[in-house]
Amino acid sequence: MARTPVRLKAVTAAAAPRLAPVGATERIVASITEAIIERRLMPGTKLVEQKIANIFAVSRTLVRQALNQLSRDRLVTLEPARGAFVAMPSVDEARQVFEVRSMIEGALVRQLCATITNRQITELRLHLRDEAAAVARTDVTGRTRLLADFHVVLAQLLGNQVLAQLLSDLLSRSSLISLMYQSSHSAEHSQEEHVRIVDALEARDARAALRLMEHHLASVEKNLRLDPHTADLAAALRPEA
Amino acid sequence: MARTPVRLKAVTAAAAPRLAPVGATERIVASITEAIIERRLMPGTKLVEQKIANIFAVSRTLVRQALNQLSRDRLVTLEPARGAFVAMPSVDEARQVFEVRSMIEGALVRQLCATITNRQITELRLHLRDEAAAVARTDVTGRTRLLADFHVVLAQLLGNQVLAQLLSDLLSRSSLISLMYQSSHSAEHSQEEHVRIVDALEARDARAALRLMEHHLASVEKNLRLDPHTADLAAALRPEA
DNA sequence: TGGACACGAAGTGTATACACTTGCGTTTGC
DNA sequence: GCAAACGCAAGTGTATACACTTCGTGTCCA
Repeated sequence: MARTPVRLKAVTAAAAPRLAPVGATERIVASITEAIIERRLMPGTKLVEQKIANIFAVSRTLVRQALNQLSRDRLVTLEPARGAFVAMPSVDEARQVFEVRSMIEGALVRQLCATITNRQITELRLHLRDEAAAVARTDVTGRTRLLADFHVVLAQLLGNQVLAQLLSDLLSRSSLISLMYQSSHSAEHSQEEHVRIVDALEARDARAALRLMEHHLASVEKNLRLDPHTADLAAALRPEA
Repeated sequence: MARTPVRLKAVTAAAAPRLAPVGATERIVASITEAIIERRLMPGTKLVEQKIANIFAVSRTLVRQALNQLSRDRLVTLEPARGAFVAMPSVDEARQVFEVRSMIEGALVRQLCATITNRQITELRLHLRDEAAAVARTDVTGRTRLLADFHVVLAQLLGNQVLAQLLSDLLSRSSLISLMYQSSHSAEHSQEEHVRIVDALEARDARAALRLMEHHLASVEKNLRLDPHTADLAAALRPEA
């Protein structure tokens, strides 16, 4: 617990190891991101600039900057002259995000089998231990983040910052998707699958690692309520047409 | 030539088929992007907000928004209190971008072999014809864009907008990298390789398509002047330390 | 002569002002 | 009674004002 694991949205900060974001804009982005991921801001919620400005004791200028960045991350959508809203990713978008993740992370574990060191395996085992601990003590917030971080850690083991940043963005979107389509996927199950993936990596078994990763992602996606019935219902009930 | 092919940075616009960006900010982003890709703004050039504001007859507010977006695309770098500069991607970043492209586009062609229709093959052939025409008439600007667009078109054939957007961003960065490290890769050669990739897709030969795509990307990367000598020289001569 | 300090112009960072759009409640006309 | 139009409050979009940082230049002193 003393170790500070890699965190979502902290990929660039990892290069310049500042613990907290210094810029006011970054602080706002981080806070809103956290709030969305931790389910304290529900999809569709309107984000009024002046209110946020008051909370952070800054002007709307900085809030607008933050909202712009968040909209590029697809965590909020900007509707012209109407305002910013917590994003409501469509079923199509959800499927596409998982398809892209499968493509990228499949190639990722494949590569990793060829390059991973025993030192890195140990690092992964430590992360898995943190995951298991969070799952055990039913620390919902912590476990959600740790389970997502696992994938970013894998990317960073390749030493490719571009890839890590890319995956980090996709994982933020995945988190939003998971909470929007109420995943019934148990954290325990995810955690077990992570363990098996690391086992395959340790055995340098590229074929198994690829299969396990694809299975893992398919499993997460399958447990989303993406079926047409739910989707239509959600569409019918959403405030905007 | 009457057909308007898919263009870099126009992926989202493709859904709402507006020909020119309407918002002032988007127009500025598009102009600067174009200027960078077309080599009219060299890497390292300082982009002074007020000058740009004058050119587009808007206030600095909108220019700052545009520069923020561009920095997220990694086409410009923002140095605190110093200003915005056309990005100078490092050798490491260049290698990483191509590594990621190889992972993504490898998986992409693999998938495409399973899903591509004859109708889509025809579409690709039309694009190849445009490429060949641009190469033949030594239309440097047009051919550069068309050669990059080829990869985005492939992504769009999968019907995955998330993937297409992702690749579009990577290709913008690739374009900047190519012109920064003066690619010696001939356009003719690239164009031929594109043809061979489409041939493999038409034959639904996933193995060949994957091999050809990986070879193509490796070939483009290999022809960049990424060797240590050139890199150090560039570092030594750059205006900023 | 050389170096360090100080001043000033240029430019960025943030706040504020103001015009315009949206949405809703009320009113008014039929 | 109901629907359409008006008007107002809330909120967004853009411009402008002002403080602060950076960097070049000149000056002063050793």
